[in-house]
Amino acid sequence: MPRGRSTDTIGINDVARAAGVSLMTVSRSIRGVDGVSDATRQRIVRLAREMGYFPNSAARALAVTNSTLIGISLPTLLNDVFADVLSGMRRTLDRAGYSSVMDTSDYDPAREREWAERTLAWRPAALILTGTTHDPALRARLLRERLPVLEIWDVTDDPIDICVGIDHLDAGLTLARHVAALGYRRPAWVGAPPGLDLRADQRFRGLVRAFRDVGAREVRRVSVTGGNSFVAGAGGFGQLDLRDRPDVVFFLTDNMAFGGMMAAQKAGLSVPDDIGIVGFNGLDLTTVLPRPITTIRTPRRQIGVTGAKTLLARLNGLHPDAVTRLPCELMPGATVRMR
Amino acid sequence: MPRGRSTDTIGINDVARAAGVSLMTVSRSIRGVDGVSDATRQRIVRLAREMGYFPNSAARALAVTNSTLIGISLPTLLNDVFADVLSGMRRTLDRAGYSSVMDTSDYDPAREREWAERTLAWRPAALILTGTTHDPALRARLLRERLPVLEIWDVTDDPIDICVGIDHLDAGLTLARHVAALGYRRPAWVGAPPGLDLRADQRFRGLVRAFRDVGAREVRRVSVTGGNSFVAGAGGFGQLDLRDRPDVVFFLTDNMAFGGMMAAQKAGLSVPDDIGIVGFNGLDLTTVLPRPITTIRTPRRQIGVTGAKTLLARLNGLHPDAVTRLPCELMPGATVRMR
DNA sequence: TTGTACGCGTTATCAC
DNA sequence: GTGATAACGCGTACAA
Repeated sequence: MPRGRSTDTIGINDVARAAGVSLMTVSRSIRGVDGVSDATRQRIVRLAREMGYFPNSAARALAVTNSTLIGISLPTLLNDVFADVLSGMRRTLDRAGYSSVMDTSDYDPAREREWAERTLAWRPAALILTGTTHDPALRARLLRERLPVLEIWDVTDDPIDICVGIDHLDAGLTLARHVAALGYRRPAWVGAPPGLDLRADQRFRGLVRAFRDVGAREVRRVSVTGGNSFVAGAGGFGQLDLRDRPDVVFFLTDNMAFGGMMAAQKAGLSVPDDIGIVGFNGLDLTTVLPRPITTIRTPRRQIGVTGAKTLLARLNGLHPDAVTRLPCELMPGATVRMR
Repeated sequence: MPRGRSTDTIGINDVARAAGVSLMTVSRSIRGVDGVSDATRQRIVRLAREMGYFPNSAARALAVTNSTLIGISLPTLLNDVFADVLSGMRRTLDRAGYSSVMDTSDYDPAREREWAERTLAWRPAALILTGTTHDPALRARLLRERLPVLEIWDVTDDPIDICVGIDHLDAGLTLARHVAALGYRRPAWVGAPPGLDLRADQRFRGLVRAFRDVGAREVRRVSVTGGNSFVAGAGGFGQLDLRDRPDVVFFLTDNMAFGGMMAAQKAGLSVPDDIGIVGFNGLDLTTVLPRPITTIRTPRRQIGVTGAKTLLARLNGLHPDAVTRLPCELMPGATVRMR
């Protein structure tokens, strides 16, 4: 393809020529910065619109060596959790003029790294990652480049840059203590396999501690992977050894807990008389159930909003708190009871 | 900020200097194109890695006047539908080397247009929009620029460029005919207000026709907006005039249908004996229920994958079908029965 | 208030 | 096989 003078897209130069002014006058007019008389500005803005001129962000980014792109990596959007986080974030970033380059990693650090590398090639203004554990090479690079980085959902005392999330160990602990205090002593857990969802592993740890503290039986753990969470919950319940007589089952999420509860009832067990069911996240689903699921509400949308705001502050040269730990709210529900 | 020779990020020039070759040799080496001896290529690639050189996509996009960015606009991610579509799409585009600039419009054409304008400034390789109805100015611009555009979820004989989706009117018709054939004659519908979700409006139209064809009573319509779909479904059911004695209620989605079913049971109605419940989409949720919801399965993931593949073909200069209409599958369920 | 010169980091082209 | 040069579209710095 020959390198002809100009393609079909018209640039700032064309507008300048047509208006009989210099390129810079057009640039200033369009951007709305000082240095142009109101008269010429109006004339030029109108002309630009008529000619169908649209600024080229890539060229601008190159010229000012910074962009209005923000990379966002989420593990999945197939449950309400990260969709909530994302919608809170996007709204806030959008209003500040940022576009989002997004992907989901499926909890795979390698995919996260590959996405990050591709995204970093666009010299984004910042990166938003989920969790606080990442591919070591990626982490090192981000540290070295001093790129503004927001880590969400989890918190750590040693973030790459800033983080906004909840204390998952504490959340697991709080939820499990509530249940343990009701007298349950034969707990089971249905969730992701160890090492996949690191936040879930933290919560599991809290659960183990809470039940150990009351001298309960060791927590049985069942792992399920992928697929729809309702189905996974039902399938996970099916994998439990019922002869083992668990008296309460904790699930990775409310959706899974619901699926598990359905499976329990299908197996002839009544909830909570025969077995207790506990979820996680406090999704709205549970509010429409005749028997609300015992769970703990995570501030998902707030994580998104607060995270975005904190990041924006950071981008504006301020020095926001590096670590923001948001509270969760226990929701007792009716799928467990005094034993 | 002074315009010093070079900032901290190192560019292709630095590598060239360090390697004692010209910039073009580095460029060719990195890109893996012909014109460099294997020896120097290897030397340079290694050196570049050591020096921490990373290509700048903005500069490349500027030079070649085309990018590897694809814009994706979805109405929402707060239900499984578009999350499914997206995951199918992303995976396919990702493998082809494209990054996604994403946003959700909340069914607002103005927001879609604003997002599109901002995204177009990055000179994306293509745009993916949901539905076939958009802001007229946006549509005109896309037509004029001849940008590859994929419209998903809905189909039309007159797409901007190419479209992959389902026939919503037909889906509504099929589902409603199935229900009407069972003897139901007092239908109601709980969904979005007219004019908001245009695809839903099409389905409603199919429903109206199916029931008119059997001489049933006019379909009662209840509108709910925003919020969680489970809650909206329950709330929508609550708005029905029960003295009006509807015998079957269609919902916008399966999630809403579930919420509605819960509300029905809370109101003392048994499903399907007192009232029938019908959903839409065939989400996995319904498979774990003791009584699967009568619904119609939409090929969400396939829309994403097929759409992405079609778009890629288009980007590769091929001429794929402009319109791809994917089939839906009726799922009879057990929330309606012979009357 | 307006214009000129240069650089941002990369690739296409053509000459060597 | 390798290099010099001119774009790509725009913004900064400084002169007029």
